[in-house]
Amino acid sequence: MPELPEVETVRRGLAPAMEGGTLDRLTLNRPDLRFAFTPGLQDDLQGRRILSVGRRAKYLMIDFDGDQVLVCHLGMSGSFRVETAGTQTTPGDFHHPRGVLAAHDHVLLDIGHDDGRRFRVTYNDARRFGFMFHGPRATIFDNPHLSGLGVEPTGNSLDAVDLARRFAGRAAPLKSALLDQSVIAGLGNIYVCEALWRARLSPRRKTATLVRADGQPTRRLHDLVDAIRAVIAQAIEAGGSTLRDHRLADGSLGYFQHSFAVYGREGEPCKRPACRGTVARFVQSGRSTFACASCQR
DNA sequence: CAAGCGACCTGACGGC
DNA sequence: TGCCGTCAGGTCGCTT
Repeated sequence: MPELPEVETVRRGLAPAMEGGTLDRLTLNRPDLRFAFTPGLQDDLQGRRILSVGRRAKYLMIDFDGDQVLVCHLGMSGSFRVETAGTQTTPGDFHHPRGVLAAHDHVLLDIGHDDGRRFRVTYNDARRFGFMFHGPRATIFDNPHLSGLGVEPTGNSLDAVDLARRFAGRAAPLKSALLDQSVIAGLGNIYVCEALWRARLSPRRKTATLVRADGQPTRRLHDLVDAIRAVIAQAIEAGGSTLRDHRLADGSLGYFQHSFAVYGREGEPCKRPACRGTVARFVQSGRSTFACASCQR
């Protein structure tokens, strides 16, 4: 499910159950997800207090006392759910090691708070494209998964002048450049399609055409930056997008999928006022692109 | 180096 | 009903 707005929504769902609590028990139901869990994961984190649940791009970053960080990526199908002690109908509550597990429940975090509240946070991931690793706070950003990430597409982090420098000389189509996590970190297939539609830019346009000869951003690159910021902000506001059966950590649904202008709308009319175009679907570097051939140039 | 593509893995869905 | 092909929100690693 997860591009940046979905991960941010998950973060907000997990924070109330996790922050301030102690990780009483960490259960790994298999030795790996996409990659093997880092050695010492349980020993290093069990018994520690959770200070905060943060996010960098599509990565959740859970800070523990003792300067440890647990980093989680949800891949394509990863999700977290939160259960409260005492709400399970299965005999023995969630203290049954196996009793309440669903298929593909791979990681369990049992969390206790000083006031007696207890939660189980469960990571479920059918395809296991997700992964987790942990390490000391001081060096966690040296990890190759994090060290190469570009700017967040939110607020003032994303800057047209910086982007122009990164786009200069690139022959690849815009779609590819925007999916490149080392340039902008957090966009994925949906929000790239949506941002390009908002900016009236073709996903096939050569990236470097948004940079002037003097290296400064064109007017259209400024438009693109505005479109990216806006679509990401609105998606976060809406609680992300809920596709298929994905649920938020609290079991509720995101709503942004109802605001898609092009994603998943092949053959339907373009939503731009006065545009007579139809949304087309085509494949770029192996992934579906949705765009209006009439108004996106 | 940039760019493109297969691989990883399971489940849902449509067509026959 | 069952089988088969296609598709899915991501990222890595290999080849040009």
